[in-house]
This record gives sequence, structure tokens and C-alpha cells, in this order.
Amino acid sequence: MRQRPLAVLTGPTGTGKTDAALALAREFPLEIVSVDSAQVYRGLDIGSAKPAPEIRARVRHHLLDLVEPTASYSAGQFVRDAAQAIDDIESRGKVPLLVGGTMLYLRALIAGLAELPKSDDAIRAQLDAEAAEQGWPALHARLAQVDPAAAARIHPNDAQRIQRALEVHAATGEPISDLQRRTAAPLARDFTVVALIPEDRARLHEALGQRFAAMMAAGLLGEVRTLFARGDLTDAHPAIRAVGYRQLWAHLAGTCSLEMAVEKAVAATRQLAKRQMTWLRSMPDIRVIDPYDAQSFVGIRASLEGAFSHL
RNA sequence: GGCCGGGUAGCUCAGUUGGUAGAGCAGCGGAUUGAAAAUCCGCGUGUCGUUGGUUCGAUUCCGACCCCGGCCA
Repeated sequence: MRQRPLAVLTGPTGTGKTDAALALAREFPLEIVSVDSAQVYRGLDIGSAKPAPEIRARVRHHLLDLVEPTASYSAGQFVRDAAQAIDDIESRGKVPLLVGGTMLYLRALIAGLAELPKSDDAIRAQLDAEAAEQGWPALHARLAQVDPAAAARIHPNDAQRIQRALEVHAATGEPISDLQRRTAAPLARDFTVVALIPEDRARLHEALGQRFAAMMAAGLLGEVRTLFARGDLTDAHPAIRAVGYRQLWAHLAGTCSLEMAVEKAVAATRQLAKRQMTWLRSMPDIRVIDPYDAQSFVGIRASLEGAFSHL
């Protein structure tokens, strides 16, 4: 039997990916594989729009609640976890549906990721210390010595990428630009990608504002307060940098009013959606469906059906 | 009603000794290889409240009016 293509349902935040996936699961023997860098963290429930337990009891979800919020998840880990989840689902005769909007994860799964060393806290701490003294442009200059190709592509102000490039060089002795050239697709599979992208930006913004208000009404501030009260988390942890959490955390830390935090959180949500759409514009072979079109679900089902039915 | 302060970008404001204006935030576009809901880059989008006057030229100076604060009645 030839392998079916893998079905993917993606799009910017707040466009109803989860609802559409659940509707599909009523008709097909699906299990959902989350492609979401925030929903992997335990304790980030309301703000990450994680499917509720009742829903998860009805349709099996994978790659949720994988790690503690003190941990740092990664694209590399995602590719391994997703491959395993897909295997597991198919071995039981079910069909995986990949659902989510973390575009780096999605691209890593589809196009492959270079075999790079994982992050190293000791090396990062060392680089942070050097940056505090000399500034990141100085470290960028150093990168230009050991890896001119990477330095040319990375802006001198992009601390995160400068650090990663130097980290990889320190760990392997090789330039990251060389290692990144050797990218292999981890899954020898075809993908059918459906992206929910609204034509009407103003309407999306409206919906995002309403959704954040609903999250607040559902107790998001309390959820963040619980994380805040643990004492082992800071705004440097990836989980706390997530949209909504970061801004409410700042409010709890006394940096700004609640009103200001909410306004900033909604703006950050809009900006996230914009970046997600930027990714999607350059993604080849995707089927774009407007979630505000009355016939959107019909289009989604028609596009993905081929991946769900047995050959 | 009188006096004072203010009306400049979507918002908060700066500025122009008279030559039609610029910051932050928001917004828009882009990049994106183990932090990615992250990180970074680029782009000013404008009847300078209205209306007369002075002037070659007014957002700027003068008058009137309107609106918003504050103080006094």
C-alpha cells in the first residue's frame, strides 16, 4: 500500500483551525498532532488556546503538555516527537492530522532540519556574559571571523541568531552555515497543506481582540498568576515569552497596568498572526482557504479528503 | 461667563526665530535551521481644530469662533 500524504491544517492564530479539525474528526478516524510551540508547555492552557480535556477525551491529541514551563522546547525536538506520534497513530490504523501555526516547526517537518547540536546552557551563559561586556555587534564581528557566510546573513542586532551561530561553532568547531547546508527531510512523505488565511485583515484583528477578551474572562490572569507564584520561572523562559503570558507577567511584576498589558497582548497577537502569514506566503504548494468564507469547511474537507481515505 | 493651558500621524507627544513637519507605540512589508507565540530588518501613513487677516509665502504671527482640561465666578 502506498503511503497517503500527511494532512496539515495551518494558518495564523485565531482562525478556527482547532474547530475545523474537530469537525473533520467527526467524519474520519483522525488523531490530532499539534504543531504549536506554546501548547507543549504544561500550565499554559487558556492563553495557548489548548483544547480542553473534554475535547481531548473525544479526539486524541498528541504533542500537548510535553514539558514543564521551566524547560525549553525546540524545533528539533518537535520533529522527533512529531515523527514518532505520526508513526504511532498510523501503526494503530488511524490517520494523523497535523494542526497548528508554529511555522518553523511545520517547515522543519516538511523540509527537514539540519543535524545541529541542541542548545547548550553553559555556552549560552558564557556568550551572554561576553555580550554584556562587549555588546552583540562585537560578537557579530567575531562570528564574521569564524563563519563569514553566517555573519553576512545575520544582522548585527540579531542577538539570538548570533548567539546560536557562535554556540554551534563552539560546540562543533564547524561553521553553522556549513552544517545548515546539509539538510535532510526526516520524513519521506508528501504533505497536503491547507492554510486558513483571512482575506479581511480588519475582521481578523477584530476576532483576535474578542478572543483575548474571552481568554481573560476565562481566567487567563489567574493562570498567569499561578505561573508567577511558582517562583522558578522568569520572563526569560520561552513559555513566559509567549503572547499574552509575557504581557500579563509584566503587569504582575508591576511594570504596567492591567489595561496596558491587555492592549499590548492583543497587539502582540496581531503581530504574531502577521508573521505567520508572512511564512505562509512563501510556502510552496499550499491550499489557501478563507476561514470567513461561508463554504470554508467544505473546502477544507475537499482538500484534505485524499489524505484521509484509504487507497 | 472670565482667566490660563492645550488642539500636529490611528494613539501619546515633539517641533517649526514664517519656507507645508518627526519620535515612540500601533499598522504595513520582509527575514526566519534546536528560544520561533522567539529574534531581527525595512517602510511615515498628515486639510498641523475652523475661519478671516498680515505676508511673496502661515501649521508657525494677529483676530474671531469651535472643542477639551484646569482655576475663578
